[in-house]
Amino acid sequence: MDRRQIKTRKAIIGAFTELLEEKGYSAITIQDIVDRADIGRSSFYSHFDAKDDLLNGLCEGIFDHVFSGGGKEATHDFSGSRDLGDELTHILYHIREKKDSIRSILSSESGDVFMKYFRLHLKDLFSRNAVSVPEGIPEDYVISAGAGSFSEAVRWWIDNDNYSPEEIAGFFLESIRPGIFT
Amino acid sequence: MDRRQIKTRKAIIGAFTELLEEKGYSAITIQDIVDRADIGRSSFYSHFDAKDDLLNGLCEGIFDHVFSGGGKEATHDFSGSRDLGDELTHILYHIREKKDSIRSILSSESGDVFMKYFRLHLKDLFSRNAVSVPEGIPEDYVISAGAGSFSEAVRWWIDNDNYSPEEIAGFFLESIRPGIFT
DNA sequence: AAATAACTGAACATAGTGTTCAGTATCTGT
DNA sequence: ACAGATACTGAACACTATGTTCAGTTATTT
Repeated sequence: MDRRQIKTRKAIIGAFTELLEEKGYSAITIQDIVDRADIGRSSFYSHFDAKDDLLNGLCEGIFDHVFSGGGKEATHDFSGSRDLGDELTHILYHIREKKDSIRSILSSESGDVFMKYFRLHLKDLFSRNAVSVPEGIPEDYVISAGAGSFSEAVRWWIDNDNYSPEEIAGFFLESIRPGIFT
Repeated sequence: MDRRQIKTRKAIIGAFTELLEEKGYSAITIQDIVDRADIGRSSFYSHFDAKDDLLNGLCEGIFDHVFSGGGKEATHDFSGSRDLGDELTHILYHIREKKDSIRSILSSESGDVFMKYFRLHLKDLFSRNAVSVPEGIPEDYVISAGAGSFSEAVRWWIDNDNYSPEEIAGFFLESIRPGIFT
């Protein structure tokens, strides 16, 4: 990939992230981004279709990182088998690395887009780990409610960052009826 | 209040609700609303400041209803004391009455605004009922995660409406560790 | 029937969008 | 180091939607 492209892309995302905190997503114009990034207007459009596309790209980038398989590149080493608690802890470590970007995104309506992506990934994760209690709660219900719970837990964590990933994962699992997520 | 105002207001909200399902919130223009409602453009602006204002008004109206004290006007009669389960069931009855409007709002990005209001009200409700487990989970955590869980449960319910309010309240309480919400 | 208040609709200024294109700068491969 | 390819510039343009204004019309209240 051409160095110029990378530079421009970074400038756009950097400017956008700054502006998110300053004025909030809906108040940002393309011109704002272009001015702050110090690039030509047409360059923006050769990288992104629109503001939404930029936001989606940013979120996707973050989630690519956060939900990455957790191979060697992981900050935190997990040797041995992975249960749901480990998996969630691993995700929380990755989230902590991107904390600043995430905080910016969550600071305005753009947070809704972030949360939507997050819930989607979580549903996917839970559907591979969920064990519904015998009493007859639909598995689908548990997955949706669980994703709602964990994603809001993380939003809470971003505002209360004096807890460790292990603690947050613990809070989550301990507040759920034993047996639902083994 | 002048009959004309009521009529115009209803026409605006009706048109808006229809359009929400047809094209989604962000694609709706003021002109769309005005055309559909068959009113003058300036009339719209004498009722609402902007599209956002209209959406907020609509949500507020719904939540005024949903979180109403539950006096005599309630569809479902609760005689005697009210625990959290009863309270949630009562809310679910009210939600079911407004199901169609809610479904329209939830069908596009406007749903995020609805969900935000919903979580806010739920946090308020939980903060008056939450009992955190002794093991040291912060009450604040439980309230946020609980609101995330229940609000997503309701979103799930709107798409799977073959359950009763009692069942949904049951699913919610049963999937949470006993003792947290007594 | 008169006074009041709400709605109409066209006109207007404003702001942001997304595209185009000729010109310039920067990269990449050999 | 050079040539060809590729990316960026920035001004101009057409377009769409916004929000306001106001004189004229219609409905409501007393």
